[in-house]
Amino acid sequence: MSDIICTVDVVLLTLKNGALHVALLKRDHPPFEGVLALPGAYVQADEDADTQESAARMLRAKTGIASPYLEQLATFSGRCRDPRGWSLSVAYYALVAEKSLVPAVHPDVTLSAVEQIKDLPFDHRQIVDAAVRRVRDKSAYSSLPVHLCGETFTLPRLQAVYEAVLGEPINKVSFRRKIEELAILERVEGAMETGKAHRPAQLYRLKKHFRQCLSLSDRALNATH
Amino acid sequence: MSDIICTVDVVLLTLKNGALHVALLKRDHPPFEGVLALPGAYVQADEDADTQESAARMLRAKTGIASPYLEQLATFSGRCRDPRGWSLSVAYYALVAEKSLVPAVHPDVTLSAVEQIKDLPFDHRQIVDAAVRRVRDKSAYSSLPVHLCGETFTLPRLQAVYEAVLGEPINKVSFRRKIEELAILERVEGAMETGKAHRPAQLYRLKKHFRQCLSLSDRALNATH
DNA sequence: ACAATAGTGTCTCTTAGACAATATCGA
DNA sequence: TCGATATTGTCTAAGAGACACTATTGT
Repeated sequence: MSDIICTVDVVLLTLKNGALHVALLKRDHPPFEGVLALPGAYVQADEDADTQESAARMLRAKTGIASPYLEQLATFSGRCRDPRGWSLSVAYYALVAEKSLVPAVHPDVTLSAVEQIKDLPFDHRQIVDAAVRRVRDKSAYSSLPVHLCGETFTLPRLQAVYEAVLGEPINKVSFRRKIEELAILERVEGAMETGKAHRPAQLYRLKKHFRQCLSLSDRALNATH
Repeated sequence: MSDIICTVDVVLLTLKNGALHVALLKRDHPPFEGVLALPGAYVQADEDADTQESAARMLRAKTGIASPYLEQLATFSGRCRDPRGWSLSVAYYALVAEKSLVPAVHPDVTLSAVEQIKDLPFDHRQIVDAAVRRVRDKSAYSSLPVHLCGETFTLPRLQAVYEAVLGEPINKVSFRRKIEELAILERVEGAMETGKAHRPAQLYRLKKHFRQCLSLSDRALNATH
């Protein structure tokens, strides 16, 4: 019946030096052994309740990231994408703050700026491109980029993140109005980002309700507002 | 390796009596033999270049629909969704005009209003819900609903289609401004919808460039504008 | 002529962006 | 106090919706 190779691949994105970077790993098996590629794994029907779990488990095992924002991207399939034969990969994308990545990360994770990626094996280039488009599109009308910040952050910092993702400057007043009406953030009372030679900024965090967004595609729609 | 059941399912949507309807078929195999469900099929690695082709082929075979608007929705997977075992279904949604459906349709296709669906086997209810949400969401900022109209249509007709999909009235002037700036329609010169006891309406059609939208998830993003 | 809907012009109100004034830190 | 950036207030311009007027058909 099924001579179909079923895998999951994850586009793990983070912000580094103000630019989106994707996490790549040296493959430890053929095909393309030793080549940088997206972290991926076979779907294990005996271990995983669904492919979302496959993706989360694989990501934890290969990068040490425990609970990033993780959302299904799309499924890539066909005869020609894998030299081993007809294959199907359910692709996910994940967002993490650079800080939560650095300490936990497996030593051979490479961060590549998404704008400077050359060649990737399989159709991983297309998958990365699709993920970046998705993140840019959703960022224009949702709170998605907060997942690229750490636990707490200032509004100017969050604005810089949005600007990095969208690739264009944002009006400060409009940005704050938008964030205000999204009503997803709360002030961390009394906490200010101090130490800079200017007025300190108020720290914010996601309201508890929006914290853990291991979203399926349907739950993701709710995250819009 | 792969004891995973790989299938495609299609949520075929059309507009009937001003409400979204989904095409359901009586299953001709166990499990759930004889029960109404989404049209679906196994992915045939030896016949289909990818799952998009699987979906198109299956839809053509089971409903006679040759080239609808067809876009990947999401992939549903897991141990419990199918009594036969761990399964994975790449779900697509398709949009067609009611007229292009009626003549070609296989006799045992049932159209059910999406608001009145009771129970469906597997997780097909969730799949339908996700498709309807997707269509509603995309319709708010794109030209998606034109695919629910026939080859040619009037602007008042198109507006009624948008209103049916979105479930709320739209301002006429704003609607026409929006359609105008999307710049995806062209007048069918000289063609008017006549026969009614009032001023006849200009007929329009999709510009050639936007006709055939058998879109993959990445191509779909372009269809936004 | 009348009823009915198509198509268009214009006014107003909401909202997004520009500008700028004030606040608060370290040096 | 000065330099720097946070935060807030206000003005303006662009866009969306309400309203209404004209156009064109069948009856």
